Amino acid sequence: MTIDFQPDKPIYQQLIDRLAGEIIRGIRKPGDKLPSVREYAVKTGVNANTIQRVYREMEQMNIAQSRRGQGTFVTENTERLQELREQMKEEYIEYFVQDMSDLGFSLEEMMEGLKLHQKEKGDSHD
Amino acid sequence: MTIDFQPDKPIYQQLIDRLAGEIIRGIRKPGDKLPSVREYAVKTGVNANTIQRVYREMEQMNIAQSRRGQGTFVTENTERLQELREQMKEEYIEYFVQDMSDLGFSLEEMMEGLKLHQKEKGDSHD
Amino acid sequence: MTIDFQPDKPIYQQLIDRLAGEIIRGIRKPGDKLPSVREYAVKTGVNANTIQRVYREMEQMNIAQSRRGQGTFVTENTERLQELREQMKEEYIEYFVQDMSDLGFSLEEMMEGLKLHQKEKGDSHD
Amino acid sequence: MTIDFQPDKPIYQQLIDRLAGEIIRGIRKPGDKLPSVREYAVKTGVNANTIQRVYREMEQMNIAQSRRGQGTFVTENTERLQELREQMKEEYIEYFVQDMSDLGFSLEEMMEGLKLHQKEKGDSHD
DNA sequence: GTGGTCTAGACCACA
DNA sequence: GTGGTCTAGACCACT
Repeated sequence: MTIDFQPDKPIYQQLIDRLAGEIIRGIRKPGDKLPSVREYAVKTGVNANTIQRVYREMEQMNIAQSRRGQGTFVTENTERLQELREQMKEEYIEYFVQDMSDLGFSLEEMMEGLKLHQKEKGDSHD
Repeated sequence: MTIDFQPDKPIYQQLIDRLAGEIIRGIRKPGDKLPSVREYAVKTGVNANTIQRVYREMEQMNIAQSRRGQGTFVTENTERLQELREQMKEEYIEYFVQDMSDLGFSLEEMMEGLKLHQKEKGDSHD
Repeated sequence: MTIDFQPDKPIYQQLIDRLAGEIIRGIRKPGDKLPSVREYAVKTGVNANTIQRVYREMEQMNIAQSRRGQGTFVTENTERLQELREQMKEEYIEYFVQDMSDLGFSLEEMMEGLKLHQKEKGDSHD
Repeated sequence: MTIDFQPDKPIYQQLIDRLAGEIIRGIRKPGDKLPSVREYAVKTGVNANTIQRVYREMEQMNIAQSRRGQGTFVTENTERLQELREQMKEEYIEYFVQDMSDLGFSLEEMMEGLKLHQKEKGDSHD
């Protein structure tokens, strides 16, 4: 298991994104226990302090809850998860449209680009 | 003229994005003189060192050219501009699709989201 | 029966506070037998080890006494209970005043706040 | 300048409380620059990482704002400061009343205790 | 064994 | 010089 697929983005942020994604998509369900700090550190090859920070921030985002001596768990608050998903979606779209508009691309060109991208992706892993 | 519309993104990067966008969209044409470092620093309220860096990096990207004692100018190499535009577009799409897929959104939902976003945006500032 | 009304505060501490309060207020009288570790663990949903610790610390505070094979009992030393009550009161006041002063509240404002709080509380669960 | 007046409470939390108090009481005003991470680390005798965390959390609480390369500043959002003051006051009162009630003290006794405490304090630093 | 805090020190990014 | 990230490793608190 390796990380750093997006250079520049801090490791702890990448890990948050990944875990949050897994939670939002339901791969990790409400109430599930996340790997222990040390375990996940070994698995990812990242220092335990960094993992600690990941869990702390996820707790502050209300998508995980840590209990000393027990472990860290996915929040049971499913509403919050839905809310977060919408929120992140809006944010991604916002930035994408802004960046593409700055380059002078129209909505049609953006959608065309997406379709093309999908197609290539589909062809490439056959 | 304010910056920092995208917190987190470094100021110099935001300025590069903005200028590159203006060049690519033809608002600033090949051969045009860019504002002097000092002038642009005052206009944006940003430290002159930072503007220096913006121009330096734009020169390395081959979209601007500094001539000692004269100033910094938009490259005359229009091919390079086209190439850059495509390159940035691909990159933006790549990240966007990755992020949205991580949240479990399908291509259809992405396109739907874009349309909706455009609509809301269109209504508000037209 | 739930715990964790004051997050952050460790569970064993919350349980000590609660039991000590019950003893001091006379709900549990000198000589009374406290619930067995197992029984109390089930009742509170807390790990038996944690209950063990609660009783151990209460013994060290001289407000409970364990007799092997018989159970844990409220101390018969009523003087100690009075003393403890005064001691805890002083401590609570000390921290409260310090915290409120740090926020710039005067003695008058503290007392006003207390009255107001009581009123709201009183209205809601009467 | 020493810290650790309240054992058990983590150092970073104590520093947040202190700085937040200073901000709320207006000792540090909106827009003021806070000491640099390293400077404050030396002044308090605490590791720079810990100070870093203090500032980060204050940023998350919306009472400070960090700008890379420039420093950390008190938020200009005075509304937020008022809100925080009220919020903390309520919280302190809530816990105080709960703790004192658990010991069987009435509202009158609490207020009496506060007055007495104040008096002793006043007498002691004459 | 699990989370949480803290240190010392390195290195990076920004202004 | 200023904030930010990361590591290695120690030690503590809780279950």
